[in-house]
Amino acid sequence: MCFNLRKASRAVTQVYDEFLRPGGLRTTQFSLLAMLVGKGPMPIRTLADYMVMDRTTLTRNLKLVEREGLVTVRAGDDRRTRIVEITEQGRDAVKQSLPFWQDAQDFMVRELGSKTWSALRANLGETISAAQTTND
Amino acid sequence: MCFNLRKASRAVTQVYDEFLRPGGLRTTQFSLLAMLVGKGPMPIRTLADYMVMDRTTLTRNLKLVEREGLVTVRAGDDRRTRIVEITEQGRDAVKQSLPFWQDAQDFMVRELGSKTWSALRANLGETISAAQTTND
DNA sequence: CATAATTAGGTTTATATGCACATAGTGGCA
DNA sequence: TGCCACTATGTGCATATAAACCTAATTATG
Repeated sequence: MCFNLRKASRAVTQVYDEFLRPGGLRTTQFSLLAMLVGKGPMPIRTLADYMVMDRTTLTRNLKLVEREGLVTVRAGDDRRTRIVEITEQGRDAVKQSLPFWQDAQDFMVRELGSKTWSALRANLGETISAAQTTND
Repeated sequence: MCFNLRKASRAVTQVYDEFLRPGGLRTTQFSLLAMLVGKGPMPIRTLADYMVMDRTTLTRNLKLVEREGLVTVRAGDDRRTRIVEITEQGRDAVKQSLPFWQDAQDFMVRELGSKTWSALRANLGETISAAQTTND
């Protein structure tokens, strides 16, 4: 299953990256920014948990979008933490890329059928939870 | 969906990597070697297609397992091609890691339930095909 | 047969991923 | 108060991923 999941992930990422290309954001970056738009400013650790992404991976990914001025990172009240916040420029970037993302989404739904689509969506949610039960 | 697929891929890969660790192979490497065991020697391009992996990604991944003596790469009759073949040492590595892989598989099936498991399996297959219709 | 189009592959560059290890701040407890 | 466990983060290393560009061999076409 891990085979198939990774294959599917690569294949679908390629589709989304292709659609997103004119907007200038990679799939990873769009996901990250969209999460920040939805949830507001938060420490790196919290964002990493939301993204189901290794904390250190996120640190690297943040460097790129920070360099582009799409997010800011500042110290939190707890001075161990660093708070990530999306900038106006970041919001614009998401806004610009959103239609391309929608196109990609529409393409995949059209190809898959909305029934398979929602089944997959549900199953992936369960799979993520299942995989994370190791971290107890 | 791309979010969820990538999240699930990361989460599940971590589970498999964790289980495979004592065998000394990464998930990617195990997948690659297992494919070669199943399908026999073939050119890089063909293997990349089977793996739904970019050709250049495969080249890098091959370098690692070639360095470990797990595969050999030689020129084909068509002298543009390079034929990848698993070595005895490679077969041994797969054999050694197989039980760990099975443990990971069992863990995921147990956590997910075999019904969700097979549904997911089927959906992922469809998804891979769907995503690849872009390459027309 | 000569040349154009196609195909297989490598290399460069950039992003993505995560483990092991190190550092610094917080909070509890003797 | 002083120490220790815990938590948040960064860095070094290694692997994974793929687009862009380049070369060489094969195949198609006139």
